[in-house]
Amino acid sequence: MTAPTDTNEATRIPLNRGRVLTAAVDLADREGIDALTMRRLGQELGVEAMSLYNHITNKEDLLDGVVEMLVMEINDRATDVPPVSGADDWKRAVRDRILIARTVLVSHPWAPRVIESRTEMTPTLIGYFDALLGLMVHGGFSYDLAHHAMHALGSRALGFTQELFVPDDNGSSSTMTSEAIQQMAVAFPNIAGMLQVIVHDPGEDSLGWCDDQTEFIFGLDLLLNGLDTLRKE
Amino acid sequence: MTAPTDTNEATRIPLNRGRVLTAAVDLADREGIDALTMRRLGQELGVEAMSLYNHITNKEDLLDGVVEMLVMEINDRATDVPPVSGADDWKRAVRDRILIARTVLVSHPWAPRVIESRTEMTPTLIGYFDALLGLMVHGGFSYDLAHHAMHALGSRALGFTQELFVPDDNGSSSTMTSEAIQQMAVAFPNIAGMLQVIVHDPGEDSLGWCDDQTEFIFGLDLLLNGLDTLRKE
DNA sequence: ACCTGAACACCGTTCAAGT
DNA sequence: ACCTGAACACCGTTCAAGT
Repeated sequence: MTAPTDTNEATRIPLNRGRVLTAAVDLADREGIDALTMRRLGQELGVEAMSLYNHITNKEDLLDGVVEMLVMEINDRATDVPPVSGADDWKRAVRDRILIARTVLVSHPWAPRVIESRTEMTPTLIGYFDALLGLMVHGGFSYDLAHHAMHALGSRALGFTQELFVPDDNGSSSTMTSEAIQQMAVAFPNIAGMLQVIVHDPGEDSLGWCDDQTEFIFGLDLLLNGLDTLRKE
Repeated sequence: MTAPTDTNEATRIPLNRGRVLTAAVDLADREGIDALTMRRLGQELGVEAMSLYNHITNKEDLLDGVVEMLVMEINDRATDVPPVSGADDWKRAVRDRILIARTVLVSHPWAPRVIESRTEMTPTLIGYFDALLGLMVHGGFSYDLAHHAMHALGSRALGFTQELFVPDDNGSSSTMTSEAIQQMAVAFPNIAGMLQVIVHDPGEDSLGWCDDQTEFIFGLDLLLNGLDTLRKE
């Protein structure tokens, strides 16, 4: 495929785990997670699929490594968060860290599904959670409350929530006939009423993730405020 | 496979969508979601995989139908919830409904992953959410707050949270050498401290889902209490 | 109308063979 | 030490053919 002057030392950079993982993230970003197959990834690196097994043990390991890459990116950026000042500042710091995680995940839309399919923790990931826990404990949480808090946050601690069925787009009036709307108003009066209010909302800048961002922050603050109250009891 | 006296009218019950979906749920319950392939499901029904396409359009449709079955079960059981008495009773009613959904989902451990892979709402599912919304609106929520509330609850509204990495089991001292624990205490002091407290907890009945149940309810109440406060503002 | 058999275009992964 | 080619055991799905 390369020029005929290609001697196999100059152009062929030896493969290694890092290059494989970077290529995997790039491929998923460009063509979606379904395109991330062993054969396609090999092709991306100018190599047969089977060669990849010299650098990763199997596809599960590949996905573990891909998640590792993302969390490393999160941890890198988390150093920008201003340090805590006083015990009452835990909430701001936790919030900042989580929103940083979110900016990384939002730029890799396939990440939530991959993360949720993982079963093993990696040291990088444990480090992320340890930092979050540290902020809480330092802010006056008992270990027990901090433990509950991590479970309550769930995937939100990593900056994402799995949206079920993208329900809003589905009921948007543009895709429904007026009969369908009428029928729906009878069968599902509450959702119908809600949609009328929501659709006519002023904040029409719901391009892409802006809308989700609002909902994410609403839910996050609801939880953090509740935890702050429990902390003081 | 059947007795030689088998004439094809007595023993062969004609296939239909309902029987296919029931068999799919049973198969997933018995052997896990990975066993739910078209070929395996056909085998379960004494038929070639290709015959299934006469009753479902493709595998996506099969999974849509499977979710439909589960939500129908939830909606059936939800009729047991005592009716609301007074505006302040919304929380109890929403909580009851969600915990009913949870009992159904817990008996189908593969359900969360399937539900999260769906993109389309079904009427049955819309009905479930409509009932939940109705309780909130009747309890004094604005449509806007009710909308936020549904997003904040997320998959919790359907009775499940996706546990990330099952982190507790991973760090349990039984699977770690004392050196590993020591190393971990240095690198991740907060998690190490937490694990010491959590592991020695009295409530040792964390067999299966009991522990998750506690965490689920903690998070659920945190959200519901927060929403109750916002409702009154 | 419903079911079958063969085939297609994919997967992840193995293994012996090359260099 | 790293890469390749062929093969294996799977997928979901199509299509023409049977009854």
